[in-house]
Amino acid sequence: MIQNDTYRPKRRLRLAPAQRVPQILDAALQEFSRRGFTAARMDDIAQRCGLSKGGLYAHFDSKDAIFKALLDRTLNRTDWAQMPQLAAGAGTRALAEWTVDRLHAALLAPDVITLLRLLIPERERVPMRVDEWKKLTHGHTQQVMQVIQKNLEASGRKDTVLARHPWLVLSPIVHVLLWHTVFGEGGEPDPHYRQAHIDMLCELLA
Amino acid sequence: MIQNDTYRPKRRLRLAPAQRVPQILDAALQEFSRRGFTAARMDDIAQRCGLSKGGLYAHFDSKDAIFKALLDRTLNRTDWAQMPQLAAGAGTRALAEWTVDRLHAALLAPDVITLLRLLIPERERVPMRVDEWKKLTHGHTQQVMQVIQKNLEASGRKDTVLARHPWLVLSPIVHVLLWHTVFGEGGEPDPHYRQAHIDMLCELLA
Amino acid sequence: MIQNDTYRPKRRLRLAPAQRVPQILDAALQEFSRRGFTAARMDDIAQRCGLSKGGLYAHFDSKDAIFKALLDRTLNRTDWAQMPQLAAGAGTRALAEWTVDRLHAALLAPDVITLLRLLIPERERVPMRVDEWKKLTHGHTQQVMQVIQKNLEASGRKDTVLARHPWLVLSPIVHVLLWHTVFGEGGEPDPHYRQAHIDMLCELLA
Amino acid sequence: MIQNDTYRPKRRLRLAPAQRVPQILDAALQEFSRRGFTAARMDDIAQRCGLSKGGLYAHFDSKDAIFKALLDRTLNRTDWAQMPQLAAGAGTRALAEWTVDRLHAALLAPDVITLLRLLIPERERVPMRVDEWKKLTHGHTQQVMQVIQKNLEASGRKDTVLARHPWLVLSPIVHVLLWHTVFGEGGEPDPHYRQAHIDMLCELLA
DNA sequence: TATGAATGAGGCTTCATTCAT
DNA sequence: AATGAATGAAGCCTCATTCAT
Repeated sequence: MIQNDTYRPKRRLRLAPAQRVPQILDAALQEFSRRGFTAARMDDIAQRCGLSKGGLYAHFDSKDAIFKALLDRTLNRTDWAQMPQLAAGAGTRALAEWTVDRLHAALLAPDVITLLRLLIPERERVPMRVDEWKKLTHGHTQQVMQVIQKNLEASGRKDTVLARHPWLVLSPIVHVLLWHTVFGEGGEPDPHYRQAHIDMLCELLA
Repeated sequence: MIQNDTYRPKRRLRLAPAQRVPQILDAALQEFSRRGFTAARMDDIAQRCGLSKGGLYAHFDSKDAIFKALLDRTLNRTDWAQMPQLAAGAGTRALAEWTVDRLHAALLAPDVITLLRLLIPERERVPMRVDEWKKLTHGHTQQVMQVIQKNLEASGRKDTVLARHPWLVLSPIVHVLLWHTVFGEGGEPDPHYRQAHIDMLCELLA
Repeated sequence: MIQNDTYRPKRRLRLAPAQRVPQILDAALQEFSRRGFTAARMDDIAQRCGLSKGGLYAHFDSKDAIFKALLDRTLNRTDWAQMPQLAAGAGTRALAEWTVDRLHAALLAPDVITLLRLLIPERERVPMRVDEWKKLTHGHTQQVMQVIQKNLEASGRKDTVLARHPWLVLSPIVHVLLWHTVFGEGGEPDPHYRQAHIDMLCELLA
Repeated sequence: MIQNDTYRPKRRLRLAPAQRVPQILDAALQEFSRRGFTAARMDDIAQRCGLSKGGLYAHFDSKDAIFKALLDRTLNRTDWAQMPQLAAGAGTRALAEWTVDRLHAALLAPDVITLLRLLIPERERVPMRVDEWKKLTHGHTQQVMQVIQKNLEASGRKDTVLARHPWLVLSPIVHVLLWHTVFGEGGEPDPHYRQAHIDMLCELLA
């Protein structure tokens, strides 16, 4: 018997969770970083990954669950830890270039900016994730700073600023990072910021 | 139903707009920076300044109007432009100290951090205000950079990194600013960041 | 002691109720007929008569009180009853012209249209006032119909339609009245509706 | 954000839009004509069609959208245009009866009265819909007037009032329409208004 | 009388979540 | 796994009314 007085929904493409979940997280990342967690709508996330609102709930229990899964995925990216080593005995400029390029890869990745935009307004909601991120980036940049410090010690220059305050090595690129985070891709403080950073390190290492 | 002697009619203090509006903006700033624009509730803003929800609407047409008025007020603070001049003929270290202290006053003020936290998630809603802020801070730090550049030119050192990329002067403090913005007052990359910044400038100016 | 931290309102023109009340009722009539009772705002009524919102409450206890006072005033207009008498022994055409002009004065007055627009949506709120209005207009048009009937009887034509259904005398002008009420002043079914009405009566009286 | 684990919504019938939308419009028509657009509450409309307040928004974007859809539906009723033709060679009285019955069907339908009551207070909000209605009724009555005019021309009576001002044909029934609109079903100016109208037309056509 | 800031109930609308299909 | 109509809590905003001035 045909029941045309009750509702019969359309059926669309059916994907396995392994395919769908990353799509959802991608969509969520964009919506969250664009409008903030609260203002982002499940509808928009769904639409962005070609799903209906209810479809999200086949994979996640709540908006909050998406948010947490998103942080998990982003913070557990293993490739963040992969870093080519510097050839031993490299010169000062080579050291500076290696340093800046490593930092660039680590801190100016689009993901980092997006995550930063996401974490800043929500840092009180998820302080533990902020801590995770702190450790991650810290551990990451720590490697760079250690290479610098070893190099300085090897050349007997324990009294430089960089030796005493190794975080200064990061400052120019963090400066650019904040710029991007606030003002978008449109402009850096200096389009030649890579060269500026390298030059600065050279002067401080010399 | 109220029928005991603990009943106190709601106090209805009437203030002129000139008094009330700043109170509302203060309350809004706190709520907005605590929870973000979207998640902040008119009820909370009202309560924070001792007003009822509807009372806000005697002074502002909408939540959005409050937000914009708030940005206007913060961005039009004249005291941002006030900066003591550096005594002529000061030495390198004095120059560095003056520079760092000026930048600290300008960029590490609580207002700046609060505004930054507010603008990042809302930058797409109020792009013009973001531009205003960009110009403001740019014009502001420009003064510091000019003092540095003049000093370098005066001593014939046109070829330093700072001469070519004066924005590097700001980087350490911007680094700390981002740190505060994300991680709160809890920790800087280095508690002696002022000394680090000064030392760095001394090395680069020497 | 000067209290400049509390609010001190401006003082404006102070009128006696005898002046102010009619102004308020005029303003209310316009707002009510323009937007309906519910949608009309006290603010708009106040502004339309150069008063502040609270000022209305010095004269009326509530919006409803204004509405009722308005109906009272409009329905009690004595001038509605004033009607020049027709010279005895006038011809058919003179009778028709007198009739149409009387009806025009009574039914196409701006007040009537405005009141009609007001009563139609609110007729369930104030059924007694609708009845009053019914009696008023009925009593009013009754006079016209009586003149017609007497004339028909005098000429021995008791069997005409108009003699049996004297309300038909009003129909053309009521037709125009409804037109105005719905479509505004912009257009009648016929710009020569007066002539049409007179001609119709002449034919029916002949 | 709702994070209550004991949340259990009431279960209700799910209907396809094709079923639900007419129900909503029916409910809206009743509420709007009972209380006027502004005073009608979404809650009441929802309840009247067995829906929750928010459920309406799955089908309509706003209260205004419901109002406009309602006008669309009512104004697009095709059966308004359907009219039986008059047998050729009918006598004067037959012509008058046909005319009055057609007009009665067209203008005294409950829908028309309801729509009229609705449009009068909202005519400034939806002037275009008022125009539509004007055209509809005009086109409709135009047919009646044309039949009358042809008949008059056929009998060589081009100089009658009805020939010059055909809208007078409608006047008695418009009179009754306004009466109903204002005073409800309770009473016409004359319970034999159909006979009166027919008689009047006979006299004017004779 | 008059002002207009303030109140608070009430309405419109949004949106995370549910669930029959 | 997916749809989308439906729910209901919660937020924004309106506006009649009050009241300190």
